[in-house]
Amino acid sequence: MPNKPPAASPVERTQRRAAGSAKSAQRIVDIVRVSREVFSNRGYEAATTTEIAERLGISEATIFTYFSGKRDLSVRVIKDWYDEIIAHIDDGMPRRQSIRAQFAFVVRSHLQLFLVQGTGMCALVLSEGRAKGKPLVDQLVPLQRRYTAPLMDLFSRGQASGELRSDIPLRLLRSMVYGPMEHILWEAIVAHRPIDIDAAADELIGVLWPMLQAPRAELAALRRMRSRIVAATEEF
Amino acid sequence: MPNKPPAASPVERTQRRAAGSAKSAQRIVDIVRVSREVFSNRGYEAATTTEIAERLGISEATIFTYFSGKRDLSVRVIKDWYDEIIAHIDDGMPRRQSIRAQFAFVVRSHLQLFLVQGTGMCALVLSEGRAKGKPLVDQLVPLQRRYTAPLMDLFSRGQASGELRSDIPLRLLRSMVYGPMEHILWEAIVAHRPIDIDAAADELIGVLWPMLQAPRAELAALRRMRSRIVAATEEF
Amino acid sequence: MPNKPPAASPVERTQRRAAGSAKSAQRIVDIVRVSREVFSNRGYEAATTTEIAERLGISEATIFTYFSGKRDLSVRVIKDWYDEIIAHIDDGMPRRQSIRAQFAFVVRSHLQLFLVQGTGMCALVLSEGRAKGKPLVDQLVPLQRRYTAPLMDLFSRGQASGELRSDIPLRLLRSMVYGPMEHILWEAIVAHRPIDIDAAADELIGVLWPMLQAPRAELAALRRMRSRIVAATEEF
Amino acid sequence: MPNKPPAASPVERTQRRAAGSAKSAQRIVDIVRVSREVFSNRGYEAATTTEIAERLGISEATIFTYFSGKRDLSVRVIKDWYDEIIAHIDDGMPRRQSIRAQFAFVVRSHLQLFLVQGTGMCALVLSEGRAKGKPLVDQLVPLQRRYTAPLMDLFSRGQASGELRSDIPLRLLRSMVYGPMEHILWEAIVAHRPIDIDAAADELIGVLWPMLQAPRAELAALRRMRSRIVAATEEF
DNA sequence: CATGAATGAGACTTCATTCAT
DNA sequence: AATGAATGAAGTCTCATTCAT
Repeated sequence: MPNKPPAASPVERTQRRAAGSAKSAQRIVDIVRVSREVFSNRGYEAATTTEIAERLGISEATIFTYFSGKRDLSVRVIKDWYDEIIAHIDDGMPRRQSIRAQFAFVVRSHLQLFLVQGTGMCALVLSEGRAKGKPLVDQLVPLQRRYTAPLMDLFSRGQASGELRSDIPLRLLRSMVYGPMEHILWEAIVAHRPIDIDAAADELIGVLWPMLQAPRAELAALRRMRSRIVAATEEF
Repeated sequence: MPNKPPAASPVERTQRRAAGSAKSAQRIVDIVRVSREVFSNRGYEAATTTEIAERLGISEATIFTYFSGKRDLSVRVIKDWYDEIIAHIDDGMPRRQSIRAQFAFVVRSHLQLFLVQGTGMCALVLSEGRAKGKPLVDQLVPLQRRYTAPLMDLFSRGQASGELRSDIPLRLLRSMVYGPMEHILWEAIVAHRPIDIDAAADELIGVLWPMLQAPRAELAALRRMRSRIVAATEEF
Repeated sequence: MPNKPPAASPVERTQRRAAGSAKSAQRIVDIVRVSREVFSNRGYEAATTTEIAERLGISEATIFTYFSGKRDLSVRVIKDWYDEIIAHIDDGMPRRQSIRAQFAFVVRSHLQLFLVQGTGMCALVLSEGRAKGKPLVDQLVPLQRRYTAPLMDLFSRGQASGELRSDIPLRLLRSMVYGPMEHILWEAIVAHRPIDIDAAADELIGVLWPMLQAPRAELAALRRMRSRIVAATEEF
Repeated sequence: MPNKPPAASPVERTQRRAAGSAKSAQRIVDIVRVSREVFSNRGYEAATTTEIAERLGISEATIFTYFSGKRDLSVRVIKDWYDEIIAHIDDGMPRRQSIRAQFAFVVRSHLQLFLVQGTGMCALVLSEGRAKGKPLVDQLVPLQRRYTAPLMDLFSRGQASGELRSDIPLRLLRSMVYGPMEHILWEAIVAHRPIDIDAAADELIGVLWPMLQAPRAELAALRRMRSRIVAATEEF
């Protein structure tokens, strides 16, 4: 089930004092929740521990009791966010249904999850990617990978079964799927225009799906021929 | 040609004193040039007026003689950057050639321009889009629109002429083109992997173009092409 | 012998609750022992109750159950240290032997004790001597006096018996003995140069002893010594 | 002449902005002067930039305009202090007079200079010697060496000319001279007892000078004999 | 026009200490 | 007796911005 408290999953190593009790766990959850809001509204640099503490009605010092610094806190926020959306995809994926249905589920979920949180989290991840020392990236890349894994697996299986075309590398497929989604979300956010997620998802799938399918024979052959000729003419 | 002084085009509105002399104009150009470097290397928050001044070998105070603040300066940097890439597209667009050729030019240009400047400018724009008082967005959206205008016009004409399918709204087309490009660029940046722009462009166009064409039109076009080639080969 | 639990000697005045049980006494001993390490490694200000608690594997709060504050704790550390070295001198002083032998013992002991503990404790004492409310000094001076007492007594008796010159005040003698020792130790510490304590002690005594003797007395003593040795060698 | 502004001597490298004008130079002098007071009253850790700024009636930020941090400031304070006392010795040394007169001058100067500033500066140097990264020591040791150089040169020449005994290494001589002086000063400080510098100097010289002179022949021979015999007896 | 100088405001972080349990 | 949890107070340092010259 989605939205189960993700704070419980990884053992706390970053905080200063061990957190065994329920009270501690709740504190951590609260801090992470509020921090997510602040980080995603303001961005890493502009977010302040002062604001986080104020919103929680606690002392700033308390935050540093549980997290060893602002950077540490932001890492935790990002991790939890990823954990949530990964869990959501994992739990809801209709594995028994068709590839198209599963694909549609991922698209719809992505749009939903990212629209709810705004682009704030994207921007946070984005800005953290350029942190001075790059241990951040090392922690982020696996998460990113885990997140896109279900869809990539799906595509992989589809290609193996012949249902999906194999002449496009998975890497490009990923960009062709996630790229437009992010673009659509970004436009919706900056324009303050509410978005009909189901409609947008359908529309998007309507465009993407034909692209993913194995093309019919003649079309495929013609396309291959064209590519070869273009290549040949470019040799001069 | 790109790199013509973009400072000349828009009237200076942000600076406090009118800049009549050539010397002043040069100062502004220098400040903006260096600021672009710093902002795109460090991001908005981490960039400092100190560094900008140091790189220029001038006093920090001088910057404030020409710009009313850091925010103001960053707006100018963004605007000039947009002016540059818009000019680049405008100047180089092969208007006499086929729609496909024009489309390919835009894709290649985008990848080039954004990769050269790093994602720094993207991130800057992104972070500025979130500034508290958000008059920024109001200034940014038109720029974005002007930037994508040439491609949108192209698509528009293609749809009118029947060369491109009309069952996809332009808005979605834009996301389908710019979204994947940004995703590809982003991946290249975070992975520190150098990217073969021409190859990436060809690959992307290879996937996108068929999608853009009218379903019937593609088949028809390919058949026409084959016929012409066969005819051509028979001329020997 | 040194290292007998010094906690037993002075009555606990600083702690909040009387420490009657053996368990409590052990706690105090442990805290003081670890605190000495931390204080002498880090200095008063840089030492933290956090580190002391961590090294002991107890809660910080527990420390405050036994000591009313950091300052209080440091005072106790200093006192116990003095108690130890005073006991060491007291126990080992070869009272039956010559004044010179006793003098040599004190010198050697001082060099040993202070080198082993590093300059950490010296620096601690030094820094505490400067605390704002300066009741510290009042507690330190008597300790210092007790520590140097054995040597001062020795000198006193030596002057009375005519073995040591009487034209130098005791106060100056003390500076002439402890001053060079501290200087030597300090040099060894900052240069990270290991020091041969016995060699250094002999060297120092070799210079100091003639200075201490009555000018006539030294010559007389040396002549007597030669006579006795000559006599002794003739017994064969 | 002593007490000439030492701030002028080394080129400023540590501060952020170049300091060419007289105003800047004065600021730096003021900050260093007040910082010396605060550092020597409180010690490095307990001294605060807040107090320094308050005493000067300026903003804390101003301090950081001229010095890149607290550590940097303390280094400067120490350096200037050394420069002052080195200059004092250098300028006043009665090079035409007897070795004894020169020796007396150094002793008197040392007592004077260190008493004026209290033990604060000694303690500061002492505590800085244990700074985490040890670039501090690297800067301090040469200063220390420069400071003791005049006296060491003097001793060296005295030994060469036969006026001073040569059987004591210079290193030990240094400890025998500076050690007692520091001890005397320290006692005077902690006891809040005013000290008659000239009397103390005369007393000290009276004890030290005979020790430094070449001993008369018989005494020397007897001492040597004694040393050899002691060594021989210890071989068992 | 340019800038040297100064700073207010605020950031993150540390740590000794308290208190209910 | 012991401690988990919380925090007030303070510390160092940064930086955009102002202003007299």
